[in-house]
Amino acid sequence: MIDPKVLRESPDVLRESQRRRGEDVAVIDRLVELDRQRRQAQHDYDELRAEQKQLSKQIGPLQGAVKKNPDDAGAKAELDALMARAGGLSDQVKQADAEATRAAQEADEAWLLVSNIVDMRSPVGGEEDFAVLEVVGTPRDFSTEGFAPRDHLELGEILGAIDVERGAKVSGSRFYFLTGPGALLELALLNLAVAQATSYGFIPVIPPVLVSPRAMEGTGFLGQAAENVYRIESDDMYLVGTAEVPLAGLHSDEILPADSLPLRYVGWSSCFRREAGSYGKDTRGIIRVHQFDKVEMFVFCRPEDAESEHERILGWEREFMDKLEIPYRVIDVATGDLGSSAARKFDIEAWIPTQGTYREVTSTSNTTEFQARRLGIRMRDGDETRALATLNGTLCAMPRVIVALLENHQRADGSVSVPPALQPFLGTDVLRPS
RNA sequence: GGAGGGAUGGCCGAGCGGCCGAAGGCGACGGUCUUGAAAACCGUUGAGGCGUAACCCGUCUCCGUGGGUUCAAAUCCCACUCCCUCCGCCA
Repeated sequence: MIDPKVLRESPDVLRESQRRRGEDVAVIDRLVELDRQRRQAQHDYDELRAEQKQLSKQIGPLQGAVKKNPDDAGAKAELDALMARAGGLSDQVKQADAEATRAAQEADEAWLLVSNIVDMRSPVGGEEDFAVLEVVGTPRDFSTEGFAPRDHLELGEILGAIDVERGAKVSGSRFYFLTGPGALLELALLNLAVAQATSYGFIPVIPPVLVSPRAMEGTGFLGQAAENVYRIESDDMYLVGTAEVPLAGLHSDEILPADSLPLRYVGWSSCFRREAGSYGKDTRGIIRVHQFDKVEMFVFCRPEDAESEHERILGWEREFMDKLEIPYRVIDVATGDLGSSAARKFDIEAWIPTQGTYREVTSTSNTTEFQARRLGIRMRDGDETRALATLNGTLCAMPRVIVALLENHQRADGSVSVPPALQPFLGTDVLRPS
């Protein structure tokens, strides 16, 4: 949700944002009208209600007087007159209340359709229109090393680390088992990631992954992204696609002291994604799966600090990739690919040798005040209470990092060398075929 | 799943249907006193909408959520949600 003041004072900002996203612009005009209606209806109700309260206040004492002195015909007549007026007013109040409620509901529903205002620096366009900000590291040239690289699935099978066949047997396509060294690799990555995050003051969290509609909607995942969300219909719950959802909800309906910010959490959770509409894409291996584990950073901070915090989060993501010694590039995601809650988004894409291209491994979004407003998270700054900003960023998405790690560090004999930073957590400097 | 109890402001906790946005206490903040602190005393202390913007002021809404009764609901009635205790089942 966006500050309603923006709608009233400069609706063109919203129109331009929607246009850049390639989303419905007309919804803004509708919203202007609904907003006006809501305020009008509320105002009408307030006036009627004030009148009613005033009348009611007179009735009480008068009733007492009549009771004490039943012969006072004057007081009795006055009381009857008041009751008659109040009775008529009561119906009007009820009607105005219903109208105000209806108008508010309609306006709220329309608001949910509006995505966050895009950062004007985000490149305009669709998925392919990203801007490359930086390229780090040099992909290995396997031809000069004299062998053709195996893909991650082949390596995973040789090492006894990945089993997609049995994953499919048990759960269907896009499911997998991490076994032996694969399972240990995930645990080592987890510990490396959490060690890094806690060293920077992040509070480690293991959150629920099954959440209420409120948390899902508040983080913006029930809009266009809804088709990729697993819903547990029998209980009206959702399986989260990222720890961002429960971490954002952690402080919902709370007012945080400004001096406690920035508040940084690092969550470890399973993530569930339906991957609807991706049939035929990334069908081999574990690049695109329905369930995986991820270490996610999440920050609550002052709106004026959000931009610098976004850079900081990107820095921590890069640091992690640097430790794993994987070549990557950083991209500035285009407006059409931001998702409803992000104003700006940076992805890190790792080099995947067998695909000869860079693939997304992390993503960090500045969601400004959008999620906070929807979830009722504010901060107390001096004597004012106002919205705060939230940001999120991937520290380590297990399957894709494992893919990048295996492919980039493989040797001719099918073994995989372990980058020094990870060795203490894995307890070995090389993974060998079993 | 069965039985019972509960939900009020940052926290604890009172609240005959009208004078209740709500006593009292704690905490926090400001002040007096003090060399400084503590204590004591005095004062302030929820959120949101609207009234064109700020301040003041005014007004409305909010006592778990939704509905109902009533001229009038924190208070009465109904449903739901959540929490606690006991029993059963269970990782």
